[in-house]
Amino acid sequence: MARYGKEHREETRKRILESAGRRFKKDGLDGSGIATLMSDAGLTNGAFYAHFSSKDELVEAVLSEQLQAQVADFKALSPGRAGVAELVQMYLSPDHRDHPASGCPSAALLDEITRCSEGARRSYMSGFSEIVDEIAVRLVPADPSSVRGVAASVFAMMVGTVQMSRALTDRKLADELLAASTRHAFELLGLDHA
Amino acid sequence: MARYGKEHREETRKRILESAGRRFKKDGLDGSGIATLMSDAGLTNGAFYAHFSSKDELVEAVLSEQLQAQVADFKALSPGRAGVAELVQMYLSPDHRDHPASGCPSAALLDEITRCSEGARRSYMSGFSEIVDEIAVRLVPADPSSVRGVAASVFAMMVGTVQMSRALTDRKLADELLAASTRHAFELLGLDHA
DNA sequence: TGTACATCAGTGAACGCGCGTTCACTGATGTAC
DNA sequence: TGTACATCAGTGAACGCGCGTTCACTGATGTAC
Repeated sequence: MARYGKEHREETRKRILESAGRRFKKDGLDGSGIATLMSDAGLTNGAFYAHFSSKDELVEAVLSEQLQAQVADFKALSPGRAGVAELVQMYLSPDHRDHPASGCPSAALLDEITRCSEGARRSYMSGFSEIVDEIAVRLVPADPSSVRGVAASVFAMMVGTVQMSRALTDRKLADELLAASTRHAFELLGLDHA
Repeated sequence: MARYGKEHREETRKRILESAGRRFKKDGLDGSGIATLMSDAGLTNGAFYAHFSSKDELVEAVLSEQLQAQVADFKALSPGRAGVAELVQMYLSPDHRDHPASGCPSAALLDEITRCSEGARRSYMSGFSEIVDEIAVRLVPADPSSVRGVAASVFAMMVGTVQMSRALTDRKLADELLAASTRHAFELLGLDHA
């Protein structure tokens, strides 16, 4: 192989992180093997340990980068309360439910994260806190901490709703659940219905 | 081994189902091997296929029996709206969070269920519907279908909340999340705070 | 300018291990005579 | 009442397979002379 500049190694690592994010969200943490993850990134299994010391370290790094990306996406929406409404509507859309690989890591992996190492869970917690803070500060810029509880509960409702909607075999029922939770999320957040 | 009556086979099957339920909720579906599951039931790996034709069939049977048990537990609470309040408080208690093995199968396994066979997901859906119906009929006996949406959203919120509370490494934050969701579940359900 | 060498990201075969599954066997009991 | 046999839940070794991980090797390039 070519002798590359320093930035090449970084780029490969980032590529693994991103394709692993998609694979994990599609097939689960336990359901995704190293060989598959590397093949997704256009590499072979052996190269893995040049970038990560173990699968657990990869999981930790992926979780961190997935949540960071989610925060960034959220911040890119309309400013203020309008952006919160957009978030809720996108999150609870049939499109999000039907495409776990490109969706929210919490919705796809939360109960597997529950069983992860403390390091991975710490990665998760810091991302969670940032999202909750961002919702809160958009709702009540003058006193965000007063609505951190609602923000967290609504986020939990959205995560639970998408998971359930994915589990239900009856599409009509699954769609109704998304619609109902959208309504109630707006209600709890004190937002106007679109 | 002894030559037993017909009821013995049934009892053994039930014992496997129950211990597998606990193990699955503790270590996940993928994280629990046949040898471990059988050892939990006081048997050896080989005996498994005398009771189930595959691991997938076991998962389906366990999910069905777990949700059935949950419905039964719910029905055993105080009648009417009081029982719904009890359900919310028990579900969102630190005790439930800290003991996944004896807790709700949705909270422990929902995003793994998402990736299961359609049979297993159908088992899940029928249990889910029964729980939602039971909440709805207790809230508004005269017209349960009018509140099925709230019931479903609140159930989703409870599931998401317990999962998150389990993932968070900061116990104080985890406890605050449970408390906040209890408040907002009561609010959505139109129940008085205890 | 041309050649020998150092670099190092990536290769691919191999490791021991636990997985889901199969199967020949065991052995305590109820039944037949 | 005593013995031979049928039953069948459960045993435990073995199957091929994919897992996470290791490692000797490759080969295209930049650098040294």
